[in-house]
Amino acid sequence: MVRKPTSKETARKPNMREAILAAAEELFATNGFNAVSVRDIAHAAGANPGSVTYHFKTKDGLLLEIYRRHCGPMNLRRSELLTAARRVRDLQDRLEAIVRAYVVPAFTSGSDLAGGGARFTRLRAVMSAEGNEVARKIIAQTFDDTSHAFIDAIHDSLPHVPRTDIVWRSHFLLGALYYSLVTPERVSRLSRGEADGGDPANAIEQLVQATVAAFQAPALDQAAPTRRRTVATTKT
Amino acid sequence: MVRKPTSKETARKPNMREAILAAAEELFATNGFNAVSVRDIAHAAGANPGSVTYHFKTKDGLLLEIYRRHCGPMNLRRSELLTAARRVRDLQDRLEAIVRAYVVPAFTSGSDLAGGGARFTRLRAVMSAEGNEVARKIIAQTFDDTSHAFIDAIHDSLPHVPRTDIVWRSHFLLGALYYSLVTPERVSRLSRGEADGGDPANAIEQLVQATVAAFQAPALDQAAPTRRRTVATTKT
DNA sequence: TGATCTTTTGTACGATGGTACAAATCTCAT
DNA sequence: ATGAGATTTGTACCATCGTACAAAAGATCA
Repeated sequence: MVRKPTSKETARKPNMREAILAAAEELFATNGFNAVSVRDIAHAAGANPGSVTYHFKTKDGLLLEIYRRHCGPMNLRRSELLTAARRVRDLQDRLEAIVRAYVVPAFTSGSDLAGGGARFTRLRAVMSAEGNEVARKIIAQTFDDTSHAFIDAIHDSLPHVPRTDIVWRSHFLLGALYYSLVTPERVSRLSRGEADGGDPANAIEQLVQATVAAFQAPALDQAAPTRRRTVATTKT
Repeated sequence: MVRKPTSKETARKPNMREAILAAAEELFATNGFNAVSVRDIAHAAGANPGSVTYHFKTKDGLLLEIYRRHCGPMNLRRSELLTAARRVRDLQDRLEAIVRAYVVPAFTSGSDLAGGGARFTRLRAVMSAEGNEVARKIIAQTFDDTSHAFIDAIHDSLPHVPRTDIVWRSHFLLGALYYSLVTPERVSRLSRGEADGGDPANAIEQLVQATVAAFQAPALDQAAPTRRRTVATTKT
């Protein structure tokens, strides 16, 4: 079933290398970078620890390669979807399409790589929480363009909301997205089994619905036209 | 300035113990649990590594103690604010008050402990991302009651929204809250300096405003009364 | 087949990790 | 001041870490 690639152009037997990448991705995404040892990865991949060094030189190099594999395809997919979304006439529909263009590739496979985009997005969430240096560099130089493109697109469809507010709200979107992937079981638990936090389709719909409404909230300056906030700053 | 406590009731010199707790909190919150060594903590606190073992027995014990110090006060504060919020008559205002009661203690000092609640909340975010076992246990048994109380309160003020949707949206709220504390500089960067992601007051207002709107979004079942979602599922 | 190159294995080294523990030091009621 | 208990220090043990490297095994093609 697994097609042997006749080994010509580059003459590789990609099995082991791919297995290591997949195992590392899974382990890093669930346990963080520092908690996972090269030996753990090798064991999970059915490989020898030395093999990891051979293919990726260092542990950082392994992480770097994981990012390289995913960033391109996911950003490409987002660009395509964003371009399509910007063409939607109705402003309300367009906003939803834009949000969907941002969210969907993060959950579903951004390429034909095994495991889909969800695992990689979860990895990004965990690395960002750990303050991983390798990840921080790659992310800033790879995703900031995309983020700006989305912010601009959203701003176009919500001209009355200041750009600053849109930045905040898209930041919240990414945080919610990350957290949905990091602790999906919390949703199942708090809903007492009525919702499956691990179901991507479910998460996407909920996230899109909630986020669109959040973006459409009135701007902060002109917030609460009748009363201004008074409550809950006081004690009992 | 620092009051020496006459050392009677329990006869301690709390300086070192407190210094270790503070240093650990700071280091864990910024670098994660596994990346920080006991020696790092001791060094940052101006203490000897053995001192950490003496006061907290193990590294896990140290983390446990950090949680113990913060969970109680923060939950208490939230309960007080929630009780007050539930008394608000106007449904819209009540919802905002409830959200504020959830958000504010997470950002500001939940007790008189140094550093305020923001550092501890960031710590929780990082631990949750790392899948830390100690933290997971404590959190589930300490915060789930509070979470349910908030979900119920929100449900009361939004009777037409299914509980499931409210669970999802409060999950998104927590994710957004966490992420705001984990990478505040991203907000500053993406807003090109127009917003200060590190300013708690700013973050709170933005988060409350956006979240209230998200909670008020139509329920998923009856979503999009005119058209249903069609866009952005198609390619270019 | 045998020469050559790629990949995998096995093992080892130096660094660093958490933790234990005895000795030194400090605190304070008597 | 002195003795008892609390705290701090210094050090050492053992496990595990990332990585290096030589040898074994496998693949490729003249």
